Formats: sequence, C-alpha cells, structure tokens
Amino acid sequence: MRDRTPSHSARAGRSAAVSLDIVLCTPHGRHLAVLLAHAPSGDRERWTLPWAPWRGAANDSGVDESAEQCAAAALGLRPAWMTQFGAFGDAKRHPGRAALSVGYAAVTPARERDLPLGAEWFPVTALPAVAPRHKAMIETAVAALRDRMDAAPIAFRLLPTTFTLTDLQEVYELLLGRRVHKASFRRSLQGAYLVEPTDEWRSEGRGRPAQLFRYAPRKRRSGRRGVRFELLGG
Amino acid sequence: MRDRTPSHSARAGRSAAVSLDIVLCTPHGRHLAVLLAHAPSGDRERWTLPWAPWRGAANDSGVDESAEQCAAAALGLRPAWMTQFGAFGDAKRHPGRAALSVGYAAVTPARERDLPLGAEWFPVTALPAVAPRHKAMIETAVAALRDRMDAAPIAFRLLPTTFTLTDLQEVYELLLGRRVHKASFRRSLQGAYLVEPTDEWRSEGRGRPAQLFRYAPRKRRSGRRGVRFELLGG
DNA sequence: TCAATAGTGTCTGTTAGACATTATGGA
DNA sequence: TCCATAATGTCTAACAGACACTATTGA
Repeated sequence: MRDRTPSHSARAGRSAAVSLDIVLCTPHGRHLAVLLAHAPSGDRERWTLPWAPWRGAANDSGVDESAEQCAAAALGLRPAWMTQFGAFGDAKRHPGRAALSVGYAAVTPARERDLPLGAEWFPVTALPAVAPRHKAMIETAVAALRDRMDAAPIAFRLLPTTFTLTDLQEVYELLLGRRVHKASFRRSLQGAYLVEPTDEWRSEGRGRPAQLFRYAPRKRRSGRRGVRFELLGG
Repeated sequence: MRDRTPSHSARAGRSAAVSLDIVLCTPHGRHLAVLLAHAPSGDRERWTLPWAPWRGAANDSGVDESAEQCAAAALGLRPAWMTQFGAFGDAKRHPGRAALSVGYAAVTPARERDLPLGAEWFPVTALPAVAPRHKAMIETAVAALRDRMDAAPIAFRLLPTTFTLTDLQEVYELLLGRRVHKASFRRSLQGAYLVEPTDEWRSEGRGRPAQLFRYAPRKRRSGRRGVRFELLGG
C-alpha cells in the first residue's frame, strides 16, 4: 500500500473473511418492512439480516448469484428484484465477524405465504437491535432503493402482477417518504407507457372500484433531461 | 447457502482474496482519461488499474481508507473525490486473481505534475487491453460518475479551484456525453447557488475574456422533483 | 474592421402541482 | 340520499431549449 506502483507489488495472496448480506424489503402498510432472521443464542443481538459467508467463486457462481441463493433461502422463494448496493469493511461489527460485507437490496411483493422458520418482517421504523454494520447496511439499502426507483422497476416488483394505480402511487409514496400528487403521477405514468389496463376492477369497501393494471413497459423514452444541480454542499 | 436460516449457520470462517481497484479519472480534451499502471512482465495484459490486495481491517483502516491510500500512491496525491461503485466477484479474470474486487471511482483535476513511475493516463475511448474484470469495472465506474454528478460535486472536483463557466460546461458535456444548452446551463447553475465569481478573468486567445468562478455552495435546494419514470424495460 | 468567444434577454413548448368536476360504487 | 373513492379536465407557475442580441477582446 506504501508502494507507489501498486500493480507491481504482489498477487492478492492473503485473504479476508467475506459475507454476503441481504436487505430484503416488502411493503407493510405505510412503511417498508425488512426481513430479519433469528440470531444464534450466543450473539449480542437477537436478530440479523440474512447473510452467508462467501469463500470465492466455487462452482462457477459469482457473488451476485450466491447472494441470490442466500436471499431465496431466507425468503423461501426468489426475490422479485435485487441489486448490490455496496461493500462494507470498516470497524463496525458484523454478526459473523466478516471483515468485508457485500450488501444486496432486494424486494418482493407482500405475501400471505409463510416465511421459513426463524424469519420475520420488521417495519424499518421499528427495527429491533441489530449489529452496527447491519444497521448501516439497512439504511444504505433503503436509500439505494429510493434513489434508483426512477431507473429500475422497483415499485412494480413490490406489487403483485396486477394492481391499482392507487396501489402503485402508495408504493412510490412509501419509498420516497412523501406524498405525491395524484393527477400528476398518473399523467407521468401515462407518458411513460409502463402499464396497461386489464379488464378487471377491484372494489375496496365503498367508493368507485378501481381498474387493475399490469406492468408492461412498451416504449423507450428519449430521457433528455436538462442539467440538474442537486448538490447540498461539500 | 442451502440452509433456510442462513444466520443460524456459521461464522464467516473461511475467506477469499480481496482486492481494491481504483478507476481514477481526469479530463483529457473532450474525453475522460483513466490512470493505468504498468503490469508486471508476466501478466497477460501490459496495463492494469491501480489496485492493492486487502487483508481485512488491520490498523483501524477499513476498505474505504485503504482504497484512498492506494489511489494516493498511484496518483502521487490524494484524489479530489472518490466513491465506491461496486464489488465484482464473477468469473471475469482479475490481474491479481482476486476472488472479489471492490471498485472505487475517483477524480482529480488535470495536472501538469509528473505521475509516479509506471503510471499513465489513457483516454477512455482508447484504452489498451486490460484484464476483463478491469474492463468491466472501468465501464461501471464511468457510468457511476455520470449518474451521480447531479448529486455530488464530481464536475467541480475535475476542475482546478477556479474555472470559467465554459470549462464547467465542458466537463458536464464530457461526463454526460452530449452537448448542453449554454443559457439553460447557466440559469440552472445560478438557481443552485453553487459557484461564486472571483475578480479574475482569463483571456483565451481571441474573444472576450471569461470570468473565473470558484465552487462555493451556499444554499440547499428544496429539491422537490416530480416522479420520473426513466425505465427502459424489464 | 472582422472574427471569435462571453454573457444575457425574450419567447415558446412542456410539465408539475393546485383545483375543480364528473363517475361510480357502498352504506 | 349521502359519502367515499376513482378518474379526468383546466389553469398556472416553473423551467428547458431555441434564438437573437449585446459585450469585449485579439487579429
């Protein structure tokens, strides 16, 4: 590290304990919920994110595939969408003492199905104590979902295959953490050609029934936006 | 990995060879340039990204600090801005056979100063052959810089402390890969309160001299944007 | 004087948000 | 009937981009 030409130095010989950690999210009323698993009884915290050690690309499966397998095991089925959001390797404690933890954010629709034993959903606003590194990872993961929901179909993957436009708007509000203007939201949505109506309607108590839609992106937007400056400082 | 409750399984016992890899960028005419270092003579490719093995948080320095040290060693001074953009652990070959490579994107202004021996700038449009994993990392890093330049002062860190508005616009065009409207660009910039004028002017051949500005963010924008749908499919 | 670049004022089309209105069900 | 929710039309303010114009230097 002190060498001025690092690539001359050495092979990556010695190694570090690496974990893959999953922040799996689902809608839960007005908030997101995160999947946590019972920790072994010796642990300081009773709950942890689902995670798995990683020992290198063994059977041709890289980190991303291994993380998907870990998520599928924790949830009981494959998440609807998943992305890597960062590698954490600082002094913050990991439940498995991993030196480096690669974080994955994943989403799945709300389900009736039972979870595997020991797993449970917790609203992000009411999390139990978790290891400091897991706490940081959850915050980063939720921020990553919010930041990328305009460029990836995250909101649609948090919903079942058919949904009402109000459902969709509520998912956006839940992820963005703010209210959204209804007419404006629907205009934008229409212009983006992302959904198509089905011939089904859903009656939710009283009030006019809502039409069900499905995610069906049809057209690519030119996407030419003006230059935006959202800098806050530094 | 096959266990349904992964956190019950084990500690992160066995380990993997981890590398930190730096995609260091600077402006170079109409394009970005990336810093590459001579590879050891036994290597298949003659050039590599600056990188360093990582063996775990030794002397209280986590991955991010270690990566900064690696970047500073390769450049001869600390980069002006730096961020992690992803962890790569698939079948693609790394020059040091690292199982997992954590990638960092960094920027620095164009300099007259000499580089450390063995290091050289290459335009991203004319890169020599590098290991497949490094090729993928360079592409991801440049995309990450483009994506985040509206939320982080990346363009300003690619410039010296004082610069003309045309300089700044050219950096935006270089990162975005498209032309930008001059009057519109300056209006947006004014509204964002990000720069302040100095009392210096620079004469560039003929034509009216341009005033020099410095980066001095003063105000936070409310930032309430409407919901955007930039999805392309999938 | 001309050429070249800096910097600005005005117009127009697009769009986000506010507001109002109609539509359609259940209680 | 009344109420709640869905869905949509209209107005306005903000803004991006086009265009034209002025300003100031060197050749």
